[in-house]
Amino acid sequence: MNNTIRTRIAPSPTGSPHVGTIYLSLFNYVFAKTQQGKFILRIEDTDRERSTKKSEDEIVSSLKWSGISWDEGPDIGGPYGPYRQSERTEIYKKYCNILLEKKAAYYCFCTPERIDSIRKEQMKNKAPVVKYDGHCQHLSEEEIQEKLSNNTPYVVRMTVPKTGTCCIRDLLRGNIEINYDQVDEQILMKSDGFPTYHLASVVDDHLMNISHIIRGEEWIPSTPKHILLYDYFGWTPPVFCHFPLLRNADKSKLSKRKNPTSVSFYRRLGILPEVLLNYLGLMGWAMPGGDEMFTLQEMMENFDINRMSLSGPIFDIDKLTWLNAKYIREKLTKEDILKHLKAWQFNDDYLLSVIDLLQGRLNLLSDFIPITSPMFSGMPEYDKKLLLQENLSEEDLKTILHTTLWAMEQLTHWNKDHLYKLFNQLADHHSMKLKIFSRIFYIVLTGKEISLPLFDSMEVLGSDMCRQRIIYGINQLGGPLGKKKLQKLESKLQSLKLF
RNA sequence: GGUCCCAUCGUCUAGCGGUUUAGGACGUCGGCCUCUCACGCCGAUAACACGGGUUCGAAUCCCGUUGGGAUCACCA
Repeated sequence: MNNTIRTRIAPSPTGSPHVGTIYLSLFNYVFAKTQQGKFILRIEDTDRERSTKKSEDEIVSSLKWSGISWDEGPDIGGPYGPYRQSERTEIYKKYCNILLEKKAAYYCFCTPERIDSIRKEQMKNKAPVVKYDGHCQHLSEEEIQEKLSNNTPYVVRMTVPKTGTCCIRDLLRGNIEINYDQVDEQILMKSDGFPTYHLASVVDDHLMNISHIIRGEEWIPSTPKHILLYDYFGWTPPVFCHFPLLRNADKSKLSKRKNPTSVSFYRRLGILPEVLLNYLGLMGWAMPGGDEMFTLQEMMENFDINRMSLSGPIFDIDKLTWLNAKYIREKLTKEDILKHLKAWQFNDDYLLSVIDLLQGRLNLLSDFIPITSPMFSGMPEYDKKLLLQENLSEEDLKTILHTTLWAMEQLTHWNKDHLYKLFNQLADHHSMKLKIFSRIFYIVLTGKEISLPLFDSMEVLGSDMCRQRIIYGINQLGGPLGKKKLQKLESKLQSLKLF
């Protein structure tokens, strides 16, 4: 056994790369690198319903953009590969069988419907802990074989002791004790043959020789399952270290609904990569001397994980913006800024996609900037009176904006055709003509009543920027609707069959 | 609701038993500078959640209360 420090970031490729991923990458990276260790990227794509290659590519590109590099990963390989869990299914099967043999796990043939009903029943009876009832745990060997040979769908669940406590030794938090009666007999292997997070990450972390798991505190409650698995396998668990969660302004965990969370949004806004890293380095951590502006290098020279504070920091875009401005003013040369601008949106690819939208309506080259300004700006400026024409109340407008925002979340492919279709359905739903309906979005998304073609623009702008401008629009109208109204809206939307 | 985590200005934080009338930064509000705006500079605002201990002494240690958060999926 060697004692090299090895840390990892293990994102799941389901959607836009999250700033929290960069946050934890930063600390995993710095922690490992300041101790001559290695930092590994592993893609956790065992959820084959939601995982996409596109999202994986975006994660890799966002991480690269941020300035964090990794020693081993799906794109560069390494001695412990493959680094994509979907390519390791045979490994998980093998280890799952070991568990099965040891009776540390068992086959479960319960249908999702049954699971659902026992869960509901338990909740109705206000059971202190809602969990699997162990129905399949005591099936006889014959029963199991019979069901297996009948091809009855099954999952594999882990066995959890009925009593006793698990002690998590957390690098920052000391000992955390959790009783086993709180721990569910988690599914390890899904009926589609893919492992769940718990099995896959434990097996991989061990096989990849991960020495320290630095992850969000949301994982604390399921850590006993992981420790139990290490125990069943006879492996020494790595050191656990649970970081605080980045928060929304209302202190809840940073979420898409309440904040821009995607790295691509900040990139698109014009936050410099080194500023994002610097700012994230200020979340829960501070330089010994109190300096607020520092490079990754400087952070590493002064890093001490024990300086980490554990209360969840609110992600404050104002301060991030201030830091960005300070960098531009104090750290960059004119040439640096030019370089950044080019890499940002003044590159051939982006310019071409914009030109594609306005070739027909460009009379003079000098019209370019005024016409395309929304394609380069952050939040558009407009008079909210523009929105209030058409005899719609503020509440009507907010309803429309909220509904659209949520409908957009359901969209699997962000392109003009799908958007066109969606907007038609939405206009219909609100009993409005598309022309009237879309006018609202011309204003909210571009700040103007007359602009480039809407759906084409939205495609070029990207979902993150569009979402954010709509949220901004809602705030221009005095903020979101009340909780109850929102709930009503959401259930109404779910009953609506969009697409 | 059960379990667990956390607790210094509105926000990010310094502080790790006495050097503290609790320091810095963002924000906000004044002022100066100035061809506008910004930058910069100066100033103001504002915090140790509460209650018990421990101690000669507590923001700092312990316990309780309160508050906030996370979690309770064939998602990670």
